[in-house]
Amino acid sequence: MARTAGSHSDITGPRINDAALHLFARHGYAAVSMRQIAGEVGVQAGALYNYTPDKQSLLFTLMKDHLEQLLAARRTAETPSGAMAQLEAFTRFHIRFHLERPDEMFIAYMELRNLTPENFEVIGVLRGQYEDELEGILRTGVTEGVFSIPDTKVATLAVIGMLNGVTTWYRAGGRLSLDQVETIYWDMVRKAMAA
Amino acid sequence: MARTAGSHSDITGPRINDAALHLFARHGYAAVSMRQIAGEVGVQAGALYNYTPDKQSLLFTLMKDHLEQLLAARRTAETPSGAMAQLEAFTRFHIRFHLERPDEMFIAYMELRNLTPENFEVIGVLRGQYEDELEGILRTGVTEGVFSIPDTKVATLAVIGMLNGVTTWYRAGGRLSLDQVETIYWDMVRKAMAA
DNA sequence: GTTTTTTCTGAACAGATGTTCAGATACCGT
DNA sequence: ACGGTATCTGAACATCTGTTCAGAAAAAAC
Repeated sequence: MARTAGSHSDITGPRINDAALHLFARHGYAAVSMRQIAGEVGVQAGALYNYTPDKQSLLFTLMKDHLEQLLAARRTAETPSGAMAQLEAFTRFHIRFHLERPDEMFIAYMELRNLTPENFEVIGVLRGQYEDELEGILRTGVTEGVFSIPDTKVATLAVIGMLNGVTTWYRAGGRLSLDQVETIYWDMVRKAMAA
Repeated sequence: MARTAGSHSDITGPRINDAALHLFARHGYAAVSMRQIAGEVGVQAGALYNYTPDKQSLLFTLMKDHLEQLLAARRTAETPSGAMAQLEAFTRFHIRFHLERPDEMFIAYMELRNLTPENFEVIGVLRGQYEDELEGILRTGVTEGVFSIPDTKVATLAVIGMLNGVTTWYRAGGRLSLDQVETIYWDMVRKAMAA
């Protein structure tokens, strides 16, 4: 046996990424084998190496693509004027973006220690860029006098940590709508930062 | 060769737990082998099985012990009167307790998916007990009129998520003292929940 | 219809994995 | 000094790991 009927790289490629994403998010990078990923796609393990040079690159690409999409989506969003409005936009954007991609987000925040040092460096820079955006908003708000924040670096990580928790409990079609969740979190963020 | 000079279960036992704790926190449960743990202790892999029936029990015991110590420490702490004072006590307690045990905390929140279903159940119950304490405080504060919280369940997870982020950046002897960190976080929590 | 390219299989590789256990040595009570 | 017990070694086990590759079949190009 060899090439299977109907096989196409345009189909198999994305399916491999999807399977890896799903399995990594569910069981963790180290606990998932290449044969498991291949099995989910319906292919032998060797076939994966037509699409990735190794397992590590599979993880790295997933994380890098996600962070680049995150940053790109931020850039296309319009920035309102005033730190308060910017913080609201950031909060709602962050929640919405991540609730639509729970697996990507889970991986981006949980699998950092499974990256090689070089890959970790790259991901760290991208993540830093995103966090810097939030910190910029907070700093602007402090000079504007609308926020009261003793340490903007700590506040940045606190806000992100708080927002990230949402993926641990939110389920689409559950008790709360996406809009309600956004509003609840925005309420807490606003009050926590307010002067 | 066989029993080594100076070997004692009172010494080796804790050393195995310490090594497992440290390695699991640093590299993740699935990425750490029994031989690595044994190597850190200075012993052969087979010797570990005098102290644990298997690798899974090693993880489970670490998590269970940590959560039981957390709950026990909470019980010995005095509870002030009034939801506001209780929330402050909880916040400061949570930060202090976890900053003193960063590895245990890391494991307790990151390795849940590596537990067997039965063990996951047990850990989930313990963790729920702890979170229920916070939610109880929040609910009391709402009826007292000192808190304004649309959804106490969401707020509970938001507060804990925010506080947990502290272990990702805090380093003893760094820019901020433990007391300062406590105060900064308490400020944010207080404002976020305040009526 | 023939050739070229794309896509996959299936077997193989060297090494790592969790776990077991007989036997050897150190320690401890007498 | 001796017997019993506690503690560890070292080898073995079956299985799994990531990865490579020659060859075969399907698809695409001509």
